[in-house]
Amino acid sequence: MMPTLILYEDNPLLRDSIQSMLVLHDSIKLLGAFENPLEIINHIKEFNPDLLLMDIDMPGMSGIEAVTKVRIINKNIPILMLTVFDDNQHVFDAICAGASGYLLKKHISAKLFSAIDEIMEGGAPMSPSIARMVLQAMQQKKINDNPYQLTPKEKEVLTSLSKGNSYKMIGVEQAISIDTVRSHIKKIYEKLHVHSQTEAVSKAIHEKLV
Amino acid sequence: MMPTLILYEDNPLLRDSIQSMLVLHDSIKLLGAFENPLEIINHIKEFNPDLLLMDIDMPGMSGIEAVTKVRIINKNIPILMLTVFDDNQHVFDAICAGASGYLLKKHISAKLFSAIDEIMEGGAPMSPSIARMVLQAMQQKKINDNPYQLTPKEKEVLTSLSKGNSYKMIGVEQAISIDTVRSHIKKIYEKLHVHSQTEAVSKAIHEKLV
DNA sequence: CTTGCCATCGCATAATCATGTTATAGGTGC
DNA sequence: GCACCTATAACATGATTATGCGATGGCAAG
Repeated sequence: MMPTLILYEDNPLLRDSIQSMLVLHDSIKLLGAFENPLEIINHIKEFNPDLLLMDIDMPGMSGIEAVTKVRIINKNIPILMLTVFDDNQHVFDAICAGASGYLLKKHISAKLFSAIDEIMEGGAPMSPSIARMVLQAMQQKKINDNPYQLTPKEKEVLTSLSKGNSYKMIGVEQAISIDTVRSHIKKIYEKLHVHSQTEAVSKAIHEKLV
Repeated sequence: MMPTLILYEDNPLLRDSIQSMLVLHDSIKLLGAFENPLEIINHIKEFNPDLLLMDIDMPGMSGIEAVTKVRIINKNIPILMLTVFDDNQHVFDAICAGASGYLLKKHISAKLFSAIDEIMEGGAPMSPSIARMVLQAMQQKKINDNPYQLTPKEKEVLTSLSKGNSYKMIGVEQAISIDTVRSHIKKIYEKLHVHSQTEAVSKAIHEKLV
């Protein structure tokens, strides 16, 4: 089945250029091309596209804001960023917002269709320099840092638990009631997908969460 | 109070020499000097000495065997080995058997009395080269290897526990009843000086017991 | 053949934990 | 202000654990 898509790009020349590429390609169906994503939620509801192509620097609403908005209502639709920005801030803002791929504009002519194929197969196409940035960041921290999204308090409780402390001891140590300790540990179990102290401690130590 | 002691040494010249040193020293009382330790158990019962001086190479029974025999009936009486052997095997056999100190014969004239003082104060006098051997071995393995003397089964159970398994799961995994799992874990707690799963797991992982 | 250690199993009780449900107060973001 | 998240707290129930006591069979050392 032909994937359907919508393009958001404010520069008329580039928008027309991409539009031309897409309509000439008979395995892809372009549902629309807009100069800003202000109406993106309505577009999605109206056209039900398989994929979004998104510039970052657009008047009215940035592509990153647009991604954030889309992700509130739809966590799955692939969004491929098409942009000139290759700096850390833009790349990570986009990825954190929920972008599925990140193609620099200088690579569009050569890689756009393979990127679309890749993204439709569940991949995450990135320009080489972007991929490298992402890997480096992973190796450092950010994502790797707190893979289970534990809150600071939860991390604190888990650390104490991993030292061998009982609920009671943790409560005394952190000056909170034993029931509160329970609450935190309950949430920790949910986030770590475990069901006992030993599982949690084992996972925490081996994955260096503490 | 004057410490009392018994000497075992087969070489008559050396035995007389040591005997002379001891009787001339007025803060020590020599209860007897024998050429072999065959009657050592009776000697201990009869004389009730505070300390034993023990050669290794003696006819009839080696000093190491003698130490083993003594330790069966008395785990506390200090035994100082006096020997020419400074090889790994003899040293460790003697220590494993339960020797309290290890003095090479070439150091006897210079160190015997200070060694006796030290051993009576609960120390472990050793000739310098022996001390070094012992430290090196410690750093390698032997004692460091299984510092808590866990049996193979206990280690197995602890490993499973450290992976996050419950008693029930461990029982199934190792095809033993949950009560047996309890028994093993109880002993593990005693040996590790802990009182909960998390403490045990924490200790096990951090000290690389599993 | 006796003693001691290891592995096995059972039972009983009290303590602790796992889990669900509910609720309040402070902070953030829109 | 209204959602949403975080930290706090309480209560209840069933499950699991901690601990003590006791017992059997195998096996190795003395």
